[in-house]
Amino acid sequence: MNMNFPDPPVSVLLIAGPTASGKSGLALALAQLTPATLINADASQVYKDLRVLSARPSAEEEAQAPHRLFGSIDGADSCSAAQWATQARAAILDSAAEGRLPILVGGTGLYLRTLLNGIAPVPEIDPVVRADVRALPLADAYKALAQEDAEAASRLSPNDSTRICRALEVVRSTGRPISDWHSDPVGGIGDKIRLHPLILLPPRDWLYARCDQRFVQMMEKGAIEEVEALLHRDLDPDLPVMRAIGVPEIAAMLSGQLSRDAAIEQGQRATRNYAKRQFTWFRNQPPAEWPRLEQSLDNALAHEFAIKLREGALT
RNA sequence: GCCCAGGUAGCUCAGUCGGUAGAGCAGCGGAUUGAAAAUCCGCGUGUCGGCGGUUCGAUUCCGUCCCUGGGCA
Repeated sequence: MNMNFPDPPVSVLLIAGPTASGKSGLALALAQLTPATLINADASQVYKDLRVLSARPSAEEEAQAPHRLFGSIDGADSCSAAQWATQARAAILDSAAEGRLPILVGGTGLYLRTLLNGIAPVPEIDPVVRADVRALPLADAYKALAQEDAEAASRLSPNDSTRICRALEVVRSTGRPISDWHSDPVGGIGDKIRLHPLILLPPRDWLYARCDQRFVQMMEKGAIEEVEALLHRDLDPDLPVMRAIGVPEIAAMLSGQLSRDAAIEQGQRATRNYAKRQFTWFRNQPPAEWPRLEQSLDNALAHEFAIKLREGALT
């Protein structure tokens, strides 16, 4: 998995932060100043089916600079942190080879961590094992995990369905407990590039107001049609696209279970809850020395910061 | 005007056979190693509508007033 990252290392810009914090506006402002490629680091924006609802850049915005990993995966498939990181490495190298500044922009902390620090080299899980594990009622899965990987079971909450299933499928599929795997992450490029990170942590009130406003705009600008089309595909409801914020809410509205107002209210709330979780991640997980911008980012400020970032990234 | 039913946490409500109260959601803090827009953990003092009365003690019982629904006129 060792792609050839050149020496001297290429500069990579990273703009991370919660949803609706103005990341892509800043990235686009920067792309006006210098040749750049925008590389998506947002889990839901990778799916083709959701443009409006995942707040992906519009076609006009995409025309302003090359975009990579936006809408590149079909909703019938599911992405993963490792898969995304592999594609992101390639996109960074491509961009650098073209003489463009790679700009990672997104809010999925796990994806970014995987790209920079690497991840445990767990092989593909046997699909049969995976299906079996996920079909188990949670309590049974937890009991099984206590049998097969006591260490993991004791570490996890009995309610933590995602991690219980993951731990169980890993022991069953590889014969090794997940904590063994976790001891040696591989594939990280953090030490092979010259990273210029910026974390956006705007005031909470400002961010929430933008989340609320944006969800209404999505409803008016095609999110409903988007979900309608998605529902026609009749996909597995557990797929990531089907669980993206707004999809369950709008689906419930379309089936008459929710009024439009209720769907908006619940969609807005889910967005705010998500933004808060991202806030917690980006406030605490990245290295302390990464700069954090704790201001609301209007257009003028975005331009100003684009200039600063350009200077920082090119020197 | 009369008759019901209500008025308890930001919201929706539960409860106290009289010893000053607790859930869900919201909000806040935290975690996060291959579906992460996922998943999980922690945080609950509020004139229990106002004023009187009974009582050692009232949010709880009684009276009265105010407010909100619904019904009758």
